[in-house]
Amino acid sequence: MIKLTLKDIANHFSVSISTVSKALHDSHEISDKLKNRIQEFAKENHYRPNKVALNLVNRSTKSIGVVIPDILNYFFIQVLYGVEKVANERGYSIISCVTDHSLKKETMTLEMLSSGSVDGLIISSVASERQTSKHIENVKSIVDYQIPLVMFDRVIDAIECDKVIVDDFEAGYKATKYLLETGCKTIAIITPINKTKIGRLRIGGYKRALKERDIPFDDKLITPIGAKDDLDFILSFILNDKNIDGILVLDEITTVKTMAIIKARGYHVPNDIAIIGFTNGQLSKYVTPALTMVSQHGTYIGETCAHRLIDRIEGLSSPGGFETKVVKTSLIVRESTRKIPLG
Amino acid sequence: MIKLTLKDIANHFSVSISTVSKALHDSHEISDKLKNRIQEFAKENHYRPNKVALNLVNRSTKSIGVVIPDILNYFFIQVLYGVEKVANERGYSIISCVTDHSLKKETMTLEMLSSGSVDGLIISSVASERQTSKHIENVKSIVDYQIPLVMFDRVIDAIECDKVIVDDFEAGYKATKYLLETGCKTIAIITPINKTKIGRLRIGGYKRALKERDIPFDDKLITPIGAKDDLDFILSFILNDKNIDGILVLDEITTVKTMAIIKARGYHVPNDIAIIGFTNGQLSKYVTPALTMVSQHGTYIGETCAHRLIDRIEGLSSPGGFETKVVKTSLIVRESTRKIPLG
DNA sequence: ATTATTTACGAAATCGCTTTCGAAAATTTT
DNA sequence: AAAATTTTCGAAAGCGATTTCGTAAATAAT
Repeated sequence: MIKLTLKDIANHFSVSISTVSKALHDSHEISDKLKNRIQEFAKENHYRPNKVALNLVNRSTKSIGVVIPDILNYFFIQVLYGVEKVANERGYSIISCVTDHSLKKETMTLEMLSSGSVDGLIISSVASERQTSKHIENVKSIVDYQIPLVMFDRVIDAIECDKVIVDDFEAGYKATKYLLETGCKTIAIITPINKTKIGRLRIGGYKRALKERDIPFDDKLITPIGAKDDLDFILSFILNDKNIDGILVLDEITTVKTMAIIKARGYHVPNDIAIIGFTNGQLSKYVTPALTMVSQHGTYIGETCAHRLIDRIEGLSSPGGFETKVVKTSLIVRESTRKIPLG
Repeated sequence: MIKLTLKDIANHFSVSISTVSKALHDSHEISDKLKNRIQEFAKENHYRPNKVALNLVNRSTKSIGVVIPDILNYFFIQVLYGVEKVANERGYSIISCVTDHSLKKETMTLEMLSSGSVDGLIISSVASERQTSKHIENVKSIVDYQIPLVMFDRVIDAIECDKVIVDDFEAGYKATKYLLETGCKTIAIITPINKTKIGRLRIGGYKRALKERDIPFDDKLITPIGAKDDLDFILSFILNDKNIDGILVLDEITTVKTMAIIKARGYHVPNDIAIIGFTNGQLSKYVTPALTMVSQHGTYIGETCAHRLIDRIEGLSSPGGFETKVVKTSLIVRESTRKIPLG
């Protein structure tokens, strides 16, 4: 039972290809008798139209591409979920690609996707780190090609398209404020996303919260950490130098690791050092003590992206008029922070 | 700058489409002068051949579909990684789909993928639960359509294709044996995958280990748990009824949850109750105490699947002659189990 | 100068499908 | 019975590329 084409069916009934096509679409142009015979034959032999040919004819693939930097990050997985949900609801399938934070991989991925494979793209771009024209040209070419594009989280300012972003400034502000309100005096930041704009925004919020309490900003308290850095080694510096009693960590896995190290060094969490992390995923709930985290509402962001994109694809939104939606975060309070004092 | 086609370029130079195509392929049939002009023009205007058209002509998409039941399961993510790695190395891109353990979704996904969108498929099928002809017909149709297929982990016996599976029997055996060797007498099993074949295999290994020590099997010790069941409530039964000092849990997140509940009830892990879980993911290392886990070597499995599949696609393997590769597991010993007594 | 050979390009088929248009055949209307 | 419609189907164009084959012009060989 090899793959059946319209031509095969046409030959079998000694009719033309167009007749078969019409018959299978239940066209009134074909007599009922012939239609029935053809339809029955097609069903029996499991005929299915070739998607690729259809895509070519329709100049549409009914699928959208989602490009994320990391699949071990719960936030992106949630976004993926959200996108997939509404995409399916609206008749689209998604093809998801992971760039592993590599510009080269992102470039390859975008080139592959933008040559007809998808009707639109949802991207969280690694090029958002340094937004030089050199870095963003791949993403730029997407909009140049007139391919509908929605960027989320790691967006590129210079590119005009719909965007859905997290209110990272406010998130950093809220988290810091919460630490201050629960008695922290010296708050360090561990940032695995030091170069990113979202990282800077979160630190911006942190500074604002400090300023409100007239606490001077000390940039020695900001500790960037790279993928292959030894966290234990790096932490030892600030732990020894400063009298830290609060830590804000900018991603989930690093939060968990940081707490493990701090506990191993004999500090009590949260009494000696309180911790708040970013991304409320699977890890934070089950470690001991359970971690207070910033939830970015990934699923909602994914849903919003998908709706926006499909509206664009189907011409449901006014041409131009790109919108940027800002999604607020929530602080999920658990046991790695102290209680807010009454009164 | 709208999407450019060969026709557009041909018009611009008043030459034929075939000339342009040849020029862009640097054919010797075209004069150097014309070639240069055409190539330059194409580059300047960012011409890129339409993938869909190419796919149609070549009857190949250079992409493979990966269908997994769950994306929050670290094992499947690892497999995805492995597949992506060798797929990229060998010039393929992957399109990954998640079925959420739903047969309906799997059916939809397979129908979408098997009509020309991919050159081959890698599947861990939810239909492997009850392998009735009704359930497996979707996957069956894939091989009927002559689409190269590799199944992994959750495979279907009745379907002839290449398979890569975990040695789940041995894994269950090894884990149980380890618990017994470290002094456990009464070992319970918590299984969120009760209906699956891999679940049964693991339990088979468990039974074998018990038998070797002449410990009678007690099916009251096997506790299935569904997605929306209250784990706390269910655990209370066996914890109260039986004098359990060891637990084997068949997936990672449930392992973590189980330990949390046990600790909350005042048991010490591993002294009162030792725990071993399946899937060595991100969670197990960072909870307290760190969990002893069975590693299924997902990345390796993914790599193997991809190589097998691409060999098939490219006709590099002998037709027919399907192979089933069995991958051994490793026990990653951490702190949720006791030490092996010396001597 | 005549023939043979390159060189340089275009026409057309093909991939599998949809869709428009034209035209016989069957049916209805006058 | 002639004209007007309707029914039913096929030819052909088109989607965007590749590729085979044919051929005029230019060059080389005799």
